[in-house]
Amino acid sequence: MGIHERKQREKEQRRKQIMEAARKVFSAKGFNRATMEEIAGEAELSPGTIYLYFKNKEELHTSLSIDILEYISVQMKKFINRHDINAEQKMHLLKDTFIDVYEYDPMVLINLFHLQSGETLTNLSAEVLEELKQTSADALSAITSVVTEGIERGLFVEKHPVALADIIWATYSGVVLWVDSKRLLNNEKDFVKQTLDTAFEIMVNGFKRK
Amino acid sequence: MGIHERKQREKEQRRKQIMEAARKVFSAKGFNRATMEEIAGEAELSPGTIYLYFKNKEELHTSLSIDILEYISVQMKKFINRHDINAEQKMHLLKDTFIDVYEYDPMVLINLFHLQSGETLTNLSAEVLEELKQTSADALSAITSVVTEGIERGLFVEKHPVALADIIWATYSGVVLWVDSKRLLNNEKDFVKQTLDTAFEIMVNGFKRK
DNA sequence: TTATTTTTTGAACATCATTTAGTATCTGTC
DNA sequence: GACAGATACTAAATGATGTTCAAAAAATAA
Repeated sequence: MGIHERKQREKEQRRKQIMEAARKVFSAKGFNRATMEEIAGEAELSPGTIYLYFKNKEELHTSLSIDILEYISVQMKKFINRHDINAEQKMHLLKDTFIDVYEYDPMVLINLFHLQSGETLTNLSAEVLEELKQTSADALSAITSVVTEGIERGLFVEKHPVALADIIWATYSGVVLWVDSKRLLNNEKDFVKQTLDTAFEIMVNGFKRK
Repeated sequence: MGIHERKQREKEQRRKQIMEAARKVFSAKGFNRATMEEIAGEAELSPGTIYLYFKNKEELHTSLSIDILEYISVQMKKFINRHDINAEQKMHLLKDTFIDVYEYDPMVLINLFHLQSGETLTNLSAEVLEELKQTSADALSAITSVVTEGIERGLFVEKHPVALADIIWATYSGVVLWVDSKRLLNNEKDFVKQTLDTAFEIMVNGFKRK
């Protein structure tokens, strides 16, 4: 009964192939200007085939975002439970992770941050929406655990850990989106890394109990 | 020669009327799901007429964003030059302004934060792009002046004021976007106000020289 | 080899954003 | 007050593109 399993594998492979093509096109054109036809062309498939694997354009795009979120979670899990470093140093590693992901594929990350808007969410199937919820919750809980550690050790101020985690994530997305759009608006160089550095410095400083 | 002036006024009025209709529809549906036909209907005009006043859908939307940005600037200018309060108190007023604007029309603000992305900016006419640049720069320079005052009075850390202003704006947009999308994802209540409060508390604390 | 199931296709369809040819309204002139 | 020209608007056509579907192709089972 190996045939069924091979077919499953091939199905998964085709899905990946479509996502890889989509990543290229979305990355080059952004969500609205990317066409399903171009994605299909890039994947060497007909447009109709994509709809056998993804409910619609939004869902295809969301699947890419979920992948990135998962990647971020994996990277964070590598250090959140380490005992040889404190919460402040873990904040530093969080920042490094965020910068790495940004540098790996800026456009897809920017698109992820854009995605989280009401109009998109309503076009997703229940399963993908659930997956997105789960993956976001996962990433957020990793961040929360760092903050919680800082609070419990008496290093950080006693605010609600979830609120602080939200602020970390919001600062990340806000800096990426705003600094990037400023770059586009003024044809200036990319200051995302430097701004994230400063933002984290301020934030960690602000977290510290006095 | 009052006729020419009346016509100018009427033209401006029609423009405003289209924008008000667009505000309603964009606010209810978001950018992608709002149709030009619905906006035209709301304004009691035919779709074609809209194109006599706005180059395209993106430009109509951007005009709303410019209005909000201008409003934010006006509000900020009311207190940035006051001598009876210090930079920390001005940060507090900045936050209040941001919360007011959010509460006045959340969706339009969220759309503003979403739409300053590359794909949109390339669809704008040179004039509107210039206007958007100018208005953003205006709002940012008001924020920058608060930060600069704080640094010069020895209250805030000696970072580049523009970077700090960017971080303030980025935090605002990031918190609004992320907390709102979290609300949609989990059907929870609106925590934007509380989160902005905490974020500003952390930020001001982080800005302070030790 | 044949029947059945699975996978893919590409043309058809539907939904808009946008354009345009034509119509109505207004303005200035005689 | 009628007429010519300019201005403002409309309704229908156009084109782009997301999505669906009937048919073809490929794979599998009998």
